[in-house]
Amino acid sequence: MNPSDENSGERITDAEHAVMEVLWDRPRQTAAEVCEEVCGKRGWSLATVKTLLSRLVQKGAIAAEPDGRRFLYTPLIARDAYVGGESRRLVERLFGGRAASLVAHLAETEALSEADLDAIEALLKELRP
Amino acid sequence: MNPSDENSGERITDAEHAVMEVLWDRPRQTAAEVCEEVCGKRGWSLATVKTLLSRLVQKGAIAAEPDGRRFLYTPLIARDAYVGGESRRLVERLFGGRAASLVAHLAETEALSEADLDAIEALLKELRP
DNA sequence: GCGCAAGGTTTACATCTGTAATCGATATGA
DNA sequence: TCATATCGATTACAGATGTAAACCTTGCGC
Repeated sequence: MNPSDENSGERITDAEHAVMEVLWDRPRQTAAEVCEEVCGKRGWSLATVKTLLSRLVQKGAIAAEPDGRRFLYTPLIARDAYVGGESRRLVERLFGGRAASLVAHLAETEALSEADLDAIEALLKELRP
Repeated sequence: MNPSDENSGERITDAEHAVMEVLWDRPRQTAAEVCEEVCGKRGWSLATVKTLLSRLVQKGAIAAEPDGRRFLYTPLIARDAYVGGESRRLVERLFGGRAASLVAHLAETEALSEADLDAIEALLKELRP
């Protein structure tokens, strides 16, 4: 099991996810720094960010490294692992586990732009020359 | 706006979704019938199903057609609309709205089987001959 | 006619989530 | 040294969710 697989049990909520994104973008930030990133966008107060950080620590999703009298927070789960988990969960729930069905659905509902199709085509060529 | 677009505001929860699946599979079922389908799988009691059906009616997700002294429940939102909404939400949240990124991610993490790739390839051929 | 079964409706209640305010310790500038 | 600004920790609290039990009405079998 590689170190990015610490998805484990605890579920990350929507609000918490916003905080995770900030930390994935730049690890080892203080609560205040994280707040600077998201408080504006989401209309949160510093207190809210602190709560979310605490909960994430409890859930084992991030680590709090002591730095003087405050903490530097860093993700413990990789973004890829999280994204993969969420994606798999969706495919499982809505497409009976068949990822191709998801792609088909996206295509049929025109959720895929021409550029998307280009990208996917390129991907395919790469995967199976 | 076609009749499948009644996603509207009210969010369908996970438990409710299980009920929706039963009704999408076969519309016009009674609470008892729905229970027969899901109570076993999810370890629910009939009471729980009744609650979920009520909440779905309130949310405008299903209709309750009187049939003697009971109701026959039928989805008001199409499965496609729901699935599309959920998919879009995920792509938005995790892939910055770029659906191709999701596909790429699935491919990179080997969430796509050979069969999936075949299917996608076929899809592409169909979409852009 | 009467009690029971079957239906829906109302109420319940523990968790989880979102969003803070408050508290207590502490470093810090005046 | 003392008030104050900072931090994290603790507590709060409303709304959403999962999961039912209790309740009320009514058709049905006896």
